[in-house]
Amino acid sequence: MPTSSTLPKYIQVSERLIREIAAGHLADGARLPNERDMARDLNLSVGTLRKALAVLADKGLLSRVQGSGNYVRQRAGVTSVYGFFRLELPRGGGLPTAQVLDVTLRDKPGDAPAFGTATTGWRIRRLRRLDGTVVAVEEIWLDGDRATTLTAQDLSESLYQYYRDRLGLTIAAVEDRLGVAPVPDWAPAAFDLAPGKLAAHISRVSRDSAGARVEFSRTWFDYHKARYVSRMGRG
Amino acid sequence: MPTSSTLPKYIQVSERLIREIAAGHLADGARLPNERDMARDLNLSVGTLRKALAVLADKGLLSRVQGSGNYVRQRAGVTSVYGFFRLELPRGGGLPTAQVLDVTLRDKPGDAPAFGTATTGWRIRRLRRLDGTVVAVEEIWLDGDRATTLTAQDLSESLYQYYRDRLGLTIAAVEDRLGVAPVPDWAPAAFDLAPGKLAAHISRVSRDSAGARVEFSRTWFDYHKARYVSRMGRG
DNA sequence: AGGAATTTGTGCGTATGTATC
DNA sequence: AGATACATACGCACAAATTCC
Repeated sequence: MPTSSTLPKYIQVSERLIREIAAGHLADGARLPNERDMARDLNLSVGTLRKALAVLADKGLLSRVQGSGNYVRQRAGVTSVYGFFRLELPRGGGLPTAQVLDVTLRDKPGDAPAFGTATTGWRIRRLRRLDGTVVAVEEIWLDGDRATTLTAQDLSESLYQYYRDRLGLTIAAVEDRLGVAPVPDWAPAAFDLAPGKLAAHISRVSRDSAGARVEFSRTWFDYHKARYVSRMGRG
Repeated sequence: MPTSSTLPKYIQVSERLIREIAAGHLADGARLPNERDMARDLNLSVGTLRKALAVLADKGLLSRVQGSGNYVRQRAGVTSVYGFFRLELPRGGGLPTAQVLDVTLRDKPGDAPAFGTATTGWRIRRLRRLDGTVVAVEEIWLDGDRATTLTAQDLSESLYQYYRDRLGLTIAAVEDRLGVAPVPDWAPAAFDLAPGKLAAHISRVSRDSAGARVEFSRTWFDYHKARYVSRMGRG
C-alpha cells in the first residue's frame, strides 16, 4: 500500500466524517456504528479509526461515551476554525454576511504590527451584517507577496482556503488582542456609532506553519447590536 | 497490574512532566530524550508515552518535531486553562496580581445569565493589577450551593481547584462574550475611568462535566492600560 | 437487583513511513 | 547517503462504563 505524499488515513477519514455531518447525512444526536464494525467497513484498524474520531471529538463534533457509543454533536457550526470567534447578536446567533467595501494594494501603515516580509500589503475593508443589520466594520491586511492580484470575488469563498483552514494544515498560531478603540473615520453611515467614539476592538494576528505570512485584522462593533462569542469544550 | 481507581498512566506521566517543566527542571527549549529511551526509563510502552506527550503538545508545552525531537516550550505560562485569556500590558506581559474587594452571598441579579440551580450566589469583586498598577475590576459569581462558606483566603489559591483545572477533569465548556459596557459604579477611584463611561467588557460562563455548576464573571479594563490576549497554536 | 452483553478506554508490541540531522 | 527520531498504522488483550435482559 503506497501511501506516499497523501494525507494520513485518520485525517482522510475524519474529513470524510466531517463532510457527512456538514451535509446533514449524520444528524445531530445520531449514534455511529460501533468502532469495530465501522473500522471493518472503512477497511482500517480500530486504532486508526479511533484517532480519526478523536479529531472530531476535539472539534466538538462528536461526543464519545465509554460503554455507550459515539454521538454526533452538530451544535455551533462545523466551521471549526472560524467558529472559534464568532460575531453574534446579543440574543445569540444571527445569519452572518460580509460585504467587501474596498480592496487595495498599498504600503503597510506604520502603526500596524510588523508582519510578513513585503513592504506592501493588501488592505480589505468589509461591512459585516447579522440578519441584515450592520453590526461591524473590519479591516484585514494580507502580506503583499501573498498574491499578485486580488479581487472581491476571491474573497467571497476560496475553496482552497476552506480546505486549508479546515484541515488545520497552515494556521499554526493565532493571537487575539481585545480592547477598546475609536470607531474609524471610514465607517459608513450605516454604522450608527459616530467616528471617534469608543467601540469594542479586536485585532488578530495569525501565522502559518512556515512562520512567514501573517494576517492582520481589526474589527469594531457595537456591544448592543452584536458581541463576539468564543466557545471551548464539548459542552 | 491492578490499575483500578487510579488515573490512567498517560495522564500520570503528562502531569509529572508538566510539574517538571513548571518547576524549571526542564528549561525552555530543552530537548527531551528520544521516545524509546524515555519509555524504557519510565517503564511504559512507546505508544503510552506518545499519548502523554500529545497531551503536553496540546497544551502548548511541547513542540514535537518529526525527525528531530521533542522540545520544551515554556512560553505563556503553565496554567493551561487560565492562560487561554490573559490580561497583559499593551507592550505585553506584566506581573498579574488580584486583590479581593468583597465576598458576599446574595440573591442572583435578574440580568445575569441563568446558571446553576441555587437562587443565591457568591459575588466576588476583585481589583486586578499588572506590575502594581490597577488595570481592571472584575466580578465573579459562583453558584450558591457550591460552597457553604467562602473566605478571601480560599480564593487566593485552592489546591483542589489547581489540580482540578490543571487536569482538565471538570471544566468541560467555556463561553466568552466580548463587547463594550459601562464602567460599574463600584469601581474604586484607583480605576481612573469615570463610572458609566464605556470600557471593554468580557463575560465568561463555564460548565463542568456534570453540566450543573456554572461560573459567571465580568471584567472591565482600560484599553490603554491593558488588553486581553489569547493565543492559540504552537507558534 | 443483578449479571451478562455491548461499547469505548487504556496499554502493549511491532512494523513501516517520513522528516531531520 | 546513512543514522536518528518522530508519525502512522495494525492487532491484541484487558479495564471500565453503559445498557439490556
